[in-house]
Amino acid sequence: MDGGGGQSPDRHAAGRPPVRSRWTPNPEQRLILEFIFNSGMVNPPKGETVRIRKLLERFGAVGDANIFYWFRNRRSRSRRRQAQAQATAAAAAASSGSPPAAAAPGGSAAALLGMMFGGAGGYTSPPSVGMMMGDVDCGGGGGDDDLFAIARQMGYRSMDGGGGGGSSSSAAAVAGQQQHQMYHWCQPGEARPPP
Amino acid sequence: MDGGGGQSPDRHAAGRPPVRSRWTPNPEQRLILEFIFNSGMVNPPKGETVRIRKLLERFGAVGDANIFYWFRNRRSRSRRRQAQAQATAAAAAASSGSPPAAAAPGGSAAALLGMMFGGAGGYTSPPSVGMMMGDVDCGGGGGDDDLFAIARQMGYRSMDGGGGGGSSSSAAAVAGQQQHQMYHWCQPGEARPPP
DNA sequence: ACAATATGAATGAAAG
DNA sequence: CTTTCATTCATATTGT
Repeated sequence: MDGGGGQSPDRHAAGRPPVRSRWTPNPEQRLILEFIFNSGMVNPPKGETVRIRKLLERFGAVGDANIFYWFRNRRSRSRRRQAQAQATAAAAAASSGSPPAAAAPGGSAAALLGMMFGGAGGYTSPPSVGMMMGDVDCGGGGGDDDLFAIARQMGYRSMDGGGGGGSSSSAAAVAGQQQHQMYHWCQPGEARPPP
Repeated sequence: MDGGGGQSPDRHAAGRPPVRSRWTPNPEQRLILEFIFNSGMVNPPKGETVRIRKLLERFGAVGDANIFYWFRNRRSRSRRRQAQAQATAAAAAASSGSPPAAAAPGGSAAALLGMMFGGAGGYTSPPSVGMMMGDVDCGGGGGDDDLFAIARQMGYRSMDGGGGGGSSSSAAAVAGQQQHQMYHWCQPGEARPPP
């Protein structure tokens, strides 16, 4: 992918500018988005959307619309995927209801983000994203960031399809893998955060 | 709910049954709808809705509900876009003052429609659509139409401006293009700003 | 290269 | 009217 931050989709450059490609989040942006989503904020209100956008903007060009679309697609997809997965191993059952307990293994960027947003708990409205900016990035438009650099190389691979609602998940099993198309962390169910 | 229509978008049509769950307006229908909307009738009353439906019906199956939904979505999205555009417009300096000026190249179907509806003016209650029907469709549901055939091949590109009031309107332009996905964007946020 | 898939974006339909 | 869901389309990316 363009890596730069979704701003230069130009593959050949030169003569194909008419079609502005679509936005493609880079690892850092994905990580943040994924985390927010997993934190329970599956449908951020307008205000938050802007905040999130500002945050992601530091890692590459992105618009509020992109954020909006991302969450919307994410939710829809999550739901669909889960419904389908459920049908597979329906009969037997049971087994363990393995509780969620989604926590990061060691000390990964994900863990850090988790802390910031409220860990596994779930979406504490007031501070939310704002604090993150002040803490991590607000420093300025400078360039380098901090932990996020880690994300730049992490290819998190997850098998969400797994047990539908039941698979717990070690969030980031950071590995040196190439950055595949990953996605899915594992979204237990649909948590409807209070509006 | 009605889901009234179900006409085939003819994407890869062939031996595929028209199992269309949701209505998709074809170019002709879109053109008409766009024009009506741009003419100022952003919220046609019940009576007009039926008339419009009858008109569009000649170009493909469509239900009253579809018309209703279309206008409703259109209104909502138009507004959204404007609000967003306003928010976006701030930093950039307005150096070039010739944004619009998008008119059809030669003589387009839009122009014709414009004439029928009363030009670029805006929604004259009494005659409005009615006259169009009498003119174009009254003939019966028979076979081909007249000028509308032109629209069948045009891939218009519209840019709604004021969403109602008295925006100028050349609803359509260009032609010969394949049916991409055009239209404007949607909810909040902004689109991909050019790098 | 081409095929397969993932995923961002557009829009019809419905719910609140 | 505003917001949300579901479906569909187009494009970016990865694999063979």
